[in-house]
Amino acid sequence: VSEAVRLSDVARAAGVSLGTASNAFNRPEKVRPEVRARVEDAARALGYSGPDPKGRLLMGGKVNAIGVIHGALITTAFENEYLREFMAGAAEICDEVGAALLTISSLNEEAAATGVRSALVDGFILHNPRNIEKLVEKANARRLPVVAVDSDPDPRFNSIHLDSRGGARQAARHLIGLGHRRFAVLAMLLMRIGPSGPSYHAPGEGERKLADTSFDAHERWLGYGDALAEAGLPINQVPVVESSLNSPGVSEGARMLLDAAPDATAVLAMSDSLALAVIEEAHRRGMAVPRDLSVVGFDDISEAASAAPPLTTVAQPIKAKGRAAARMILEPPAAPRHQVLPVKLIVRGSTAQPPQG
Amino acid sequence: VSEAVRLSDVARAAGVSLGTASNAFNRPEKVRPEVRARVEDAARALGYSGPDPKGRLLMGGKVNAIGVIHGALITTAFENEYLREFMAGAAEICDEVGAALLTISSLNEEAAATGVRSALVDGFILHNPRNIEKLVEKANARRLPVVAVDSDPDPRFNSIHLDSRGGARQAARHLIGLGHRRFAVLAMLLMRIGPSGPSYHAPGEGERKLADTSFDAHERWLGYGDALAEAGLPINQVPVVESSLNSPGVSEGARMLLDAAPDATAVLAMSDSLALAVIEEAHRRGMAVPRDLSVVGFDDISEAASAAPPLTTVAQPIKAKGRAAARMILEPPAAPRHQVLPVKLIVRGSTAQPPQG
DNA sequence: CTGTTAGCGCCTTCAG
DNA sequence: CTGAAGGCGCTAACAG
Repeated sequence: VSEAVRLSDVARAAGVSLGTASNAFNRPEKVRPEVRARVEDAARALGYSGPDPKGRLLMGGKVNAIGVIHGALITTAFENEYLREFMAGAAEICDEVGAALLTISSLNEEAAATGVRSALVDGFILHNPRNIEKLVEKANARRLPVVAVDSDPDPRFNSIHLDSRGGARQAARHLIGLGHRRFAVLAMLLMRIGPSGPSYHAPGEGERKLADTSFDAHERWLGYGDALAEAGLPINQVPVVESSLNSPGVSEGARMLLDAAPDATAVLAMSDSLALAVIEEAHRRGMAVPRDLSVVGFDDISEAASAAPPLTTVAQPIKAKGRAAARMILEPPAAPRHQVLPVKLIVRGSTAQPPQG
Repeated sequence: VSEAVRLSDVARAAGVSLGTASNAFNRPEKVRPEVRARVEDAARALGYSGPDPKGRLLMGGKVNAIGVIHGALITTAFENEYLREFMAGAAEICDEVGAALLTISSLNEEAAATGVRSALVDGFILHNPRNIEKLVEKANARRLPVVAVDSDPDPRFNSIHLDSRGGARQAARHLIGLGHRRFAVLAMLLMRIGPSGPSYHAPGEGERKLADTSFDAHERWLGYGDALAEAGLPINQVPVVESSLNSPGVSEGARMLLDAAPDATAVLAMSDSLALAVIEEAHRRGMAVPRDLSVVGFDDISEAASAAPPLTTVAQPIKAKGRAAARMILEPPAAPRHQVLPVKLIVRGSTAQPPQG
């Protein structure tokens, strides 16, 4: 193993000053072609392949990478359908400008904070993480731009979010319009996309309090409540199961929900993964969807349209959201921007009138 | 916008030396609790959230991130089924140790080279990129460890690959054993997972030369050839279509193949995405699989088992491969290691005896 | 335990 | 175009 060769070595070998060698690499036009060639030859001869990024970095240069914190294991970014599409959107923008995409572990608050403090990136996409203020503060200390996605919008920093409440309201109204009156809600437990199992909230216990404190989940919850209230159905009368989003968790949640609410005619699922799991579980029990049970999801992941039956769901522009987030980091606006993306009910085959009697 | 605050500022504010301040953050046990508290208070007051990673980096510290170059757009890492599983495997290891995962754009050689030269990571997973020697050389110049995946194994650097040839041989033998004699091959065009369309190679033109020069594709091709030769069927007599792996490309490739080889009773597809596209296209033409056409894939992505019909395929341990690759970077072996992963034919529902007559 | 002093590898003046 | 010098922010080594 030979010694590491650095710019000064190359300069010496080429019989050039350090400054000139630097220019030869970074501003080739400022150095005579002949000299440049000499430097390049020397570099090749020494096995030097350009200035080490570490040095340049210190001078305040860009890293050419953007970091994503998504409140879950890195693995999730490659496995969860929704997150994959979001990441793919962000990746599209990175591809356009040749930047790299750093996926940062952030299962717990501490990991996320460490990530924001130490990741070598030009900015962070904070996708609905826990304790976002703290993360933003740490990013600010490093003077790195930040965009909050699907989090409680704060006037002090960039954000992108959806009209989740409106979307959820539409979903519930759709079912009410079809004649449904007996509902069940399958909620998502974003905060621990992990091993923990689903939990059941029985109806009628006064004010309902979900374990998931994430902004988006809460908004969807409120939207369901809006529509049910319009129909004179207090939401605290409907059985709720909260379920994490990994694959075993989702199935278990669906099972628990159908056990807990055997007479429901319609399920409001806060995400498509959850909705698809409910359909699967219903089929397993010999129920037909939508004949015996209507199911409406949220997100419109690509699997939704091709499911059997095709899923009625609230579509959000997942990929566009990813793109918008990445752009916000690559070209930070002068003043904080707050973008809200539209949401739209897509009626497909998983909802119908409730069964007679 | 205030000035950036650095460690020396904190030290001064706390009435401590720079070295002590550094220790307070990095080796807290080496500094009296009382003093440490003073430093921490000062830091808090100034809005300083720990030493800037850029400085530490220069000292030769670890970045705590591993880079992946996969010869395609970053987007692909989140969209292609096979790649997703591979990345998820690598991510699992990162999650275990709290490292981050950097996905680097590498659609063309130049982008890949730039990535290896400038990405801030502790090492690179080179997943079957073009011109791997050059990339390894650049990584060596930076003294960063490297592992080549599914590439031509080179004794000089770490590698992980499959017995692709053996797997392909098994796949073809399986079909031959069922009685098939009229084959078609759907090959993958790894080098441009991009816009370019599929290309057809008519049979009987002497030595066959595929456009895709990737190691793994070639090995699979040789494996098919081995088995066909055993049955007295020269592989240059079988129609071949090469197709890129993005979603429109795959469908187009399947269409072109069935057009070009209408009398084939069996299709050897070099990847599951391709195989599933062939099944879909066959169904579209009113052909039943496996009654009218047998199809065998390669990879055993998770969709393979749940397809209709379930796909007969050559399983490779995709996730384990990702895990092994990440481990190789996080704990580089002293001497180059060359790991070969097993491959295994899984017979499911997409293959059967050829139709009579 | 503390303070001081060198660098880490590079970029940018600034005067020649 | 050159050469020297200063600094980016931090860490490590060593003397107090």
